[in-house]
Amino acid sequence: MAEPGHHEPVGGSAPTLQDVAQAAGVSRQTVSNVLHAPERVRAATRERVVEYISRLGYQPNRQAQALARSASHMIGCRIRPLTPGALTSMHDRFLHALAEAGRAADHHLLLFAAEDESTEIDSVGRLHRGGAADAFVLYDLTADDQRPKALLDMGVPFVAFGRTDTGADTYPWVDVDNVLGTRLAVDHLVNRGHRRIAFLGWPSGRTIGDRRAHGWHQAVESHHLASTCGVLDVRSEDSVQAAIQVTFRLLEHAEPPTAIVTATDTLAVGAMQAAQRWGLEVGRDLAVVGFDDTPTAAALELSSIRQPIEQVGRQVVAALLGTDEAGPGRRLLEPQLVIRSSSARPATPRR
Amino acid sequence: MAEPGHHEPVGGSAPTLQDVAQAAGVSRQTVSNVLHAPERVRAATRERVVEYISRLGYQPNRQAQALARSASHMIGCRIRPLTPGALTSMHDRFLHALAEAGRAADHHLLLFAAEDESTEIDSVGRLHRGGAADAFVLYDLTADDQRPKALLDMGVPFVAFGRTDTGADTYPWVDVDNVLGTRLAVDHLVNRGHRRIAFLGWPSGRTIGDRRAHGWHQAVESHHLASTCGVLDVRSEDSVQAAIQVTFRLLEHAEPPTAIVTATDTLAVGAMQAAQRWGLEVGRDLAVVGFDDTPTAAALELSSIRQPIEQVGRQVVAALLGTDEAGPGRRLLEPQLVIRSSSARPATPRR
DNA sequence: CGGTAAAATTTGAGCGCGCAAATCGCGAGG
DNA sequence: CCTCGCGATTTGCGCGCTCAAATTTTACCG
Repeated sequence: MAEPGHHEPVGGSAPTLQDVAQAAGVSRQTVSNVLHAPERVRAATRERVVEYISRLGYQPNRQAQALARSASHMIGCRIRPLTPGALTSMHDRFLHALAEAGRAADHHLLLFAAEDESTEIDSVGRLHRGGAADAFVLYDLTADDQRPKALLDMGVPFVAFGRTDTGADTYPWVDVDNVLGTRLAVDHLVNRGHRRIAFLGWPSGRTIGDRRAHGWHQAVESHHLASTCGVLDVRSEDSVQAAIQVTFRLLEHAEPPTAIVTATDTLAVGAMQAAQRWGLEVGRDLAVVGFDDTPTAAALELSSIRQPIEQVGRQVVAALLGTDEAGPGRRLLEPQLVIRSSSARPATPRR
Repeated sequence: MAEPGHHEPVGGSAPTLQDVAQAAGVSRQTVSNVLHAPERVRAATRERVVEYISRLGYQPNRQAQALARSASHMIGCRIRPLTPGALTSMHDRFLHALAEAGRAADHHLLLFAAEDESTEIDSVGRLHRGGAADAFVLYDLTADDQRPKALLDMGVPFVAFGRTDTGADTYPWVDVDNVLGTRLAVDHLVNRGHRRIAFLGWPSGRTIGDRRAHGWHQAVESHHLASTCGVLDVRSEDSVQAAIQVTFRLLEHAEPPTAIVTATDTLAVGAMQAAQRWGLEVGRDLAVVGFDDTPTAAALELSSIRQPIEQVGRQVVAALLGTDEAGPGRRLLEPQLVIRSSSARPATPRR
């Protein structure tokens, strides 16, 4: 402005649509059209404008865009404090997946902290009314999660990663097929020759835990192992210490399992620890398969069920933006088994 | 609007300043004043306005505010894909700490994905010029990180968590005293009676790794253990497998260490694994102390140095917002030793 | 009871942009 | 040579808010 002739991308404050327009000798709206509806602009003009856009390093002001079209292009997402004791840090991967998926659609992630569900609901309401985010992502849903209904009532657009036990048909979600997950684990172990395959899970009541338990049940039955495995279903809270104790109970059984499928990597670590103290070598005397494929699993050579988080992220964003080609936005994605040495070898007969 | 008399917080589209003003029978600006400069408004008026604000569930529009005062109240932060092999990248805790700290100052976090440093720099430039974020947070700085200089050149406000080897006096940062960290670990082990304390670190070149190695050196010397420990300094890449191999080399030494201090939990896990395979019991025959206090450390009962991430988050935000009471915004925070059974017992003489 | 300063409140302008309607320019048709 | 039509481009307006300046009200004193 004060220095005609110069046009460095950096220097003063950010150039506006008007600045570019002036420089290119056209009107504001033409520049806007070049950006959003190029076909409306004559080729010659377009090229000239494009030239000045890049020369000035013009970048549309998000806030102004948001205000004008009353859509912030932001996706809100709570970040929760990590639960002490739990291994799973899905957060990382999930948030990254969301950010990545959003980027493709020119959306960014708005992160906010909240103590608990009810503060989260408040924050979401506030952020939404304040126009800070257009839509929200919910995750780590519990069986009777209050959030979906609350957001539905507030009229806030959202998509959940996971789903509640009831009412899941009233809102859009994306989930990983947990039942399939444990089934994959059991199938794999059966393939390796195991016949006594235990399940170490959460106490029932948690949706995810129940589904994972269910998958084990299904698989055991479909392989006609109910008679040998039926009793090998134990539960503990999601901590290493608790899992160790419970695993001991499994091992002192008259007919101990040769393999254990667990509902989380945390539990699997407990199982591995217990086995070692019991004098068993994991991978040789006892196979273990975890769930979630946390970094810890990789570090300890623990086989684990991996959730396709990146895919979840993409689907969630697609559902959020309505880019969703197919269906009602309720998708069940397939997890994958990652085989490591904790379960790679064929079963060796015991006792 | 279509239904005078009703005033539910939900329902139509979000109420504006004007709506509240009209309802309360005052002007736009008075409502604004009630919110931002209450002392300017007569008590009676203020109360009436406040009443209507809450009755209508009014929430200022962030985008409009941002536009008007040309400040988005957003803090930009890249989320990087998690590096495979590494146990945890602190992302979780750090992002949560930032979000939490920002909340107190009415700032939110804007997350964006970027492949590498140079794309990150581009994104930051774009976001900044686009007014999407006022300031940015950099983390995981490498010794010769290009980002600080790049942002400095672009005139983008930022604060780093960590610092480069050179030029760290040209930009604001917050860092954890890594030297102190390993020193704490060594001191603790000396207290437990250890005299041969090895260090298992990264190959030098990485700033953080070097500082952690340095702390071990310092402590070893200050305890006059240089003669016994001098050779017990080994390095490997940050993976469990590599650490196992290197630990074996330590253990086959003529005078093997009774304790190992590592530069990361990942390496510590390797050390623990190696010890077990060597027939040693961690915590009894060999003490191990990790670094970062990842969830894995807790799960495996591994002592570890814990970084005060929450505090870092608060300091970073304070520096970013200029809420910084003291000094030039370059702060070194103290890590803390978390003692678990991998190093709790007194040393037992070996061989 | 007028006059004045201070307090309380309102008005005007504009942040940068997108939408819709208005205007311009130009070649074809009469 | 004037008119019509259509693509290209421009103007007007408002999104919801903040800042600064203008205006009104209130309180106080002689």
